[in-house]
Amino acid sequence: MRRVTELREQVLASSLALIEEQGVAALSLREVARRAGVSHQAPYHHFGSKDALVAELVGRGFTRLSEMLESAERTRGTPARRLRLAARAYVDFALANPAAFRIMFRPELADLSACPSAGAAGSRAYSVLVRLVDENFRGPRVGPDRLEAITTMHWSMVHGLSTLLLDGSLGKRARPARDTEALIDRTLDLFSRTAGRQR
Amino acid sequence: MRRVTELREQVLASSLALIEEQGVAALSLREVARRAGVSHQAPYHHFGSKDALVAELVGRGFTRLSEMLESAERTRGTPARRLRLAARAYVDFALANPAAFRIMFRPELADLSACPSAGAAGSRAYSVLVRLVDENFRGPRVGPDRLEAITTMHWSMVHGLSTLLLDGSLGKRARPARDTEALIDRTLDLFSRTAGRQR
DNA sequence: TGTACATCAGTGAACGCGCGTTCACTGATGTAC
DNA sequence: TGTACATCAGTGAACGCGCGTTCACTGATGTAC
Repeated sequence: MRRVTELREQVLASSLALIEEQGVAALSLREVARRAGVSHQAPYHHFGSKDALVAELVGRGFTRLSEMLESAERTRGTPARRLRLAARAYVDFALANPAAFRIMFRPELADLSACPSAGAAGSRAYSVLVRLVDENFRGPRVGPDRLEAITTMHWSMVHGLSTLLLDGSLGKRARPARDTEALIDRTLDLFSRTAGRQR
Repeated sequence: MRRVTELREQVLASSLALIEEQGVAALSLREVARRAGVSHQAPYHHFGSKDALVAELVGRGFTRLSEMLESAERTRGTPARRLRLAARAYVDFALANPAAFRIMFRPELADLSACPSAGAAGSRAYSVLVRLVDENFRGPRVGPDRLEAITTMHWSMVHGLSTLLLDGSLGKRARPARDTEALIDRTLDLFSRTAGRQR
């Protein structure tokens, strides 16, 4: 028999690999068990249901994203630099964890209200962004409406960029000779230098 | 028997309704036939396969999006106003056609390379954005790299905002008392007034 | 140190289900002569 | 105007498939005494 948590971790890893290779729709407990070289009933000893497995993946995803954002937040330098690093961290998370990113924002896939810890991890990530925007833009003439709009704009921008990169839309449209990495950097640079700043 | 194209249109409409209600994974030819009150084989007289049905939905979606963007492009006023209207048109399209929007950017769901017209419709929409960015930002000191970054930034922003709105993420995070409509407007206003503009 | 027992992580068979797709058929409509 | 025929959009039965989930069982491990 395996050590206690071995199969559990293997199932989680195989699930992400499967989603990465064949998309969210291809995720099935049976295929995951097959990849782990284990009977298709074995995963049920670690996850009560397929939904519970997905919820665990979502929760871990948000936790990892939060850690990466908080790491950017702790960096020395100007507030603008911290915000810029957080934006890059968001995109980096998506590129490094495409399968997790794909399932994290699909409420119809996994009911997060049934999994409080995953919901809390999502809030934790969001609150980093709120703090960074606050630090960068709060001022006597900047009301809550404007702060909320700036937050929404930043989140939309990094989320959209991540999504388009993962779906391959940008790769198809941007000039093929250009390096994707450079495009990401130029785009985030431009955004953080201009968007929302008073002129 | 029905008139020639009646069931065809009904199948397309039911498919979108089904996706809207239960998500992309719930789309099945059999359920769609059921909703149309027709045998489950009947749709095959109009679509060779499920993939062909999805490709048709994607193609029509991009065509409609292109029309809305081009309508914004034809508006009188400043270039900035046209770009701002196009951004709003993109978000409006997503909110008005959530099911279509959800499947339009999922290459693993429908292989667009197998459906040239859908791919062309996608390029048509993208080229509107390219023209509007060009009109707004081209200048002696603005090279192609910068124009490409501005384009990417704009697309990412409206795409991310649309995605977050459809997935309900923004509704959960933003202060509940605020009107979503107002948040969209403030965000797009702020973005178009600041992002990418020389200071 | 030995023994009885509970627990835990596996196996393998079986369930019912909905799916995409194929096939043979039907009956109404349109068309050539 | 009638007739023969092709076409077209349906029906209904059937196929094989993979899925999530349940059940009864097994054998190794940990633990109380």
